[in-house]
Amino acid sequence: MPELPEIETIKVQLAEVLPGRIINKVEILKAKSFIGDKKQIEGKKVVGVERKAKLLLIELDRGVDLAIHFKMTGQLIYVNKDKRIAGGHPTLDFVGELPSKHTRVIFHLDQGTLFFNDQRIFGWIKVVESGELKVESFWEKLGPEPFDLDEEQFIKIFIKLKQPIKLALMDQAKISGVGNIYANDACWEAKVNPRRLANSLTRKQYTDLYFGVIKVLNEGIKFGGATAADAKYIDLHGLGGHYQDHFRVYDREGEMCLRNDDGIIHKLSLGGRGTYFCPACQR
DNA sequence: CACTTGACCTGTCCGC
DNA sequence: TGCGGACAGGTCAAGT
Repeated sequence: MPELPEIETIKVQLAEVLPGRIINKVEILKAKSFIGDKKQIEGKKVVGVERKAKLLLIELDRGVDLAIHFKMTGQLIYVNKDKRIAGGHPTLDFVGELPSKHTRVIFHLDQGTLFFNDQRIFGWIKVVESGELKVESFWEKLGPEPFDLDEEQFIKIFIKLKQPIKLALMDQAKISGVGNIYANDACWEAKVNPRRLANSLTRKQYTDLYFGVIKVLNEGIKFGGATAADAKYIDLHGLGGHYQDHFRVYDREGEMCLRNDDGIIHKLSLGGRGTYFCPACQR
């Protein structure tokens, strides 16, 4: 499901609700979804919530954190009947019964309940010692987010890569946070054909791509992420985002290009991922 | 080393 | 109606 804007949306919502909460009990319904010993986190208090790219970090007191990756279909949903907590309103009208058949882990808090749902079971929640992530594989291997780069640094990354630009944008080791939706839309913003090799863009295309990536990510954040028709992405309160109403090319095969009356959005496969572009204006 | 392909899972949709 | 295959917002490991 989620790329940087979706995780950022959930991170902001978690930060309103979780700090100060105590994890009384952890219920693991699918062993594969939870890595580590739940006893290490039971009884501990949430002190903060952080995000790097698509990875979420829930910081607990006494030296332990929870790292969460949503992969394609992960969801975090917070339910609390006690409305004294900000944002803690129940949202069962939107998400249906909880736990659902896709609920993999349940965090019983001192106030409210946090559900981790994940249809495809690719996602994971991992107990880590504080600071461990930063020297450990996944976090360490993440490249900088687009927001952390200036234009020159951005160009320097791509000008030496020989793979299609869209795949390079999605390589988390090179640059982190961009997934399939925003990579497609960023290429459209820059009028770049997603198949063009990353080292072959014009100076102007690199510049346009840099600003295009930042533009679509910021718009994704502004609209609370993208919830396509299958509604796999929902926020902490079970609500969908609205970036899908602003898709440039993603999921728009056969539709008219937004800036070119002669352009029809085409779809092809790149690296096994659905790739959308306007042949008329993306060169 | 850089790049490509298949695997990991469940569920849905589409063509025959 | 049933069945098979393709596909879905993401990484990983193993191949070339």
